[in-house]
Amino acid sequence: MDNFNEKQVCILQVAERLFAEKGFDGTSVRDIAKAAEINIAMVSYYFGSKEKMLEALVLFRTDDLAIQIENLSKEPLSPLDKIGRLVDLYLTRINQNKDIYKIIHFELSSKKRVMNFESFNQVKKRNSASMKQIISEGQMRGIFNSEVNIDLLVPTILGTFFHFQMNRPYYEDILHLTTDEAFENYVKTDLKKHIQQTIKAILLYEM
Amino acid sequence: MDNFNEKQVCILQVAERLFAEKGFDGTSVRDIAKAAEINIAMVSYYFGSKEKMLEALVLFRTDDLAIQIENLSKEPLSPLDKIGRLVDLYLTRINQNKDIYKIIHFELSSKKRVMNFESFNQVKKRNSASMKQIISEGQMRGIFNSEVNIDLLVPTILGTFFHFQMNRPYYEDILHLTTDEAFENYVKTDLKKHIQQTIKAILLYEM
Amino acid sequence: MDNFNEKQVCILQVAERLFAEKGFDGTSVRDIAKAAEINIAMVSYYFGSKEKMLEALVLFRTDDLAIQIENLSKEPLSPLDKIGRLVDLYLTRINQNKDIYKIIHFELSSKKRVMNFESFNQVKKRNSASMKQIISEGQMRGIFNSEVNIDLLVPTILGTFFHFQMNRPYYEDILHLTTDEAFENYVKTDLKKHIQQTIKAILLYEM
Amino acid sequence: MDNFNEKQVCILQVAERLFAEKGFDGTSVRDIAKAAEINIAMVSYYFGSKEKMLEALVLFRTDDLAIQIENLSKEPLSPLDKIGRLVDLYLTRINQNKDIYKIIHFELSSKKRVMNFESFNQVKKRNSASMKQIISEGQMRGIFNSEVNIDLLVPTILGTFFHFQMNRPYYEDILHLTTDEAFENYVKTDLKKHIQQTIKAILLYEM
DNA sequence: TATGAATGAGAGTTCATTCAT
DNA sequence: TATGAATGAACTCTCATTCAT
Repeated sequence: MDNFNEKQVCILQVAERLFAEKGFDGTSVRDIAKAAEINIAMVSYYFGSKEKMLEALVLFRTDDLAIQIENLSKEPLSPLDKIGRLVDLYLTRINQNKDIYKIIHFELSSKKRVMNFESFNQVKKRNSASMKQIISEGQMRGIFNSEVNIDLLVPTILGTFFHFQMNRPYYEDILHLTTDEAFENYVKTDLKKHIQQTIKAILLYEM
Repeated sequence: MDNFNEKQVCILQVAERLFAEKGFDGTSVRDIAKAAEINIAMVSYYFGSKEKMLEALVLFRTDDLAIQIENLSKEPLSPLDKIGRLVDLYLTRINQNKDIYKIIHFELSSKKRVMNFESFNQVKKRNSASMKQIISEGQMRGIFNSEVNIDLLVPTILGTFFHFQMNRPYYEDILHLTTDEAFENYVKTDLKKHIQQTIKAILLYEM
Repeated sequence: MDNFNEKQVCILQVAERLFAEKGFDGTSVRDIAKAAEINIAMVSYYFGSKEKMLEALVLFRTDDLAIQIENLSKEPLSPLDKIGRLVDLYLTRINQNKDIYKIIHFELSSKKRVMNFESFNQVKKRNSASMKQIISEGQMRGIFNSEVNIDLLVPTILGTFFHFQMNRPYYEDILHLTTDEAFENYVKTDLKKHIQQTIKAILLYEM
Repeated sequence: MDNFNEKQVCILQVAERLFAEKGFDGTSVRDIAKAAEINIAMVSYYFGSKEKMLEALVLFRTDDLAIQIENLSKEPLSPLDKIGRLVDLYLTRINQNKDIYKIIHFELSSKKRVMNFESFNQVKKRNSASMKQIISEGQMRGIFNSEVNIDLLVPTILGTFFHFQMNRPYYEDILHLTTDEAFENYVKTDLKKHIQQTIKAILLYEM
């Protein structure tokens, strides 16, 4: 989005991977410099400091996190199908951005650094509004349960996905997903289907 | 629980809080020593090293994470009510142990350190088995949907809860939960109710 | 010699071995306590401090370093044979006390600690006097070269021996002494013979 | 000699002196930094670690330890005079390199660290071969005793010298060498003469 | 007499950052 | 614009020693 040149983008990408793998505090500037094949001084030179690089990274990635529902709204689909498509969009988006999500989630709940997540919150609010719009439509048309706590649907979608990812070794074990491909495939089929059905069940089932 | 004396327990509790707040790598032994009002050397003295203290902490807390459903199984409740109670148990348990869960989740998905989470996995498997048992009962009696992916129910419960906790500042904002008490109250009522209804909807709604 | 009880002697023996192997500064009180199977506090308890234990060790061993020539002087041997026997005595003595010699030699030339080596010097002077006595006898009887620098004979004997010991790995290599036994045997035969002949050659050869 | 810059050489020289004075384990990186007027971090920065600095030091100095006898061999001197010159060369060389010799001798016989002394051994072998060459010449011409254990001549030369140095306080005392100059002078005249005569006596005296 | 618990000091090393070039 | 050199601060851990029992 911003004014990052090619080299800066390269550094950010390397930093993103390492921060996701080892945490911000567990990753040294030397690690990043080595992995990105740059001089150690470049991080301070380009971003001011290690922390400012983290902030730059968050800004750099935040835009990627927004889901695009403009077209979805206009499509001639039933609210139920729209929800299915929306969950699909959500999962595709966060699956592509696992790393930055992991980093942000850590920082959000960390008392170590005070960071500005305004832009991130804006994206969340926008995404949430998109969801609310579709659900409202379904509720008005009497299709969706009207007593649903809409604010908690996003935590349900994202939480289920991330919890599965966080405990990857455990689920690889009990689900016999021995290869990266098998795991990724399970996420894109079974896990996605489960989350879609969960959301639909919440919206459709009358308590 | 194990063979930890009073002072060791105190250190572990302080370490747990700080690790949850600032991460393992973001917390120095000095931080812990200061907060626990002990000499810096005590950490190495009692646990061998900072990392071994982390391992001790995980072992120390792991047993707390098991849910007790023995009594629940015997109670004269419908499968549906049992599930409601089970989710309640789950949430109570993880709400009490948020810190260690956060620590473990970070370490599980970290390439920084190689830790042994066998005992943690055992607990997860035991908890999972408890849940399967109750659901199977409901399925056999024709109450519960038989096409549910049972393995993904726990991620749904825990994931929703943790995602809400992780994004606490965001939800405090949009839900106008201005005090700790208000937030905690929302978790224990609205969030719990949402998760319980989600699980019930999954189990009961026929796709 | 002194008032060391059984346990103290045991500690000193263990310390002697470790100090010889790894140096005083390279050996921790914990190392000694572990090897001697005693409590860490015992070293300070028995000897006051680590350094005082070293001093105690030097005193404890010093007497062992004196060679006994009283009987030798009285025996009806030629001065040459007496010298041969004397070198034999010397080498036997220092071979038995390699460890303490190594320790003392390090401390003597060290600026780290200021130690009192008076008792050690006394022994050296006594040993040196014994040697001078025998050589004087030989010189007076016109058998030994009168221009020998007697003070440098002891450095020749001990120096050759210790240099060989110091460079043990090198000599094991070039002399093909593959076992401890082979090495020890070489010392007791070839090296001893060489040193004896060296001293004799010095005393007998007229420049 | 190698690829050490000016500052690295300075650090190595300071370290050499301190290691010789107080031993490797008795010298802290802080001591070296202070004496060399550098930042503490420089040792790790330049050499990787304290131990690697020691290895660098050994390599840095090893070449200095080789004696040059190429010219000596060609000179029109008698084998006896050549031996005298050779001992002179040896003593001059080791007198200049007392410190590194002391350090190496300690490490050679230490079980604390495992170091690679291959380059040092190579130099020793080369020096030893030089000596053997000259002696062989004398033996073939019937001048030198043919029953000499040539391998033990170097220990005799170096051992005598080092033992004298090691026990410096003792010899200062009994030889009344009250100043550094007097001691140094004694080494360069009396001690050297003694060692030269010792080697000559060994080679010339027929048992 | 003997010991486990505990401590302050200092060890070697790595950290993010700065500076001269 | 970019970098290698260099630094002070902070890191974890071990040290010899002390103290209450």
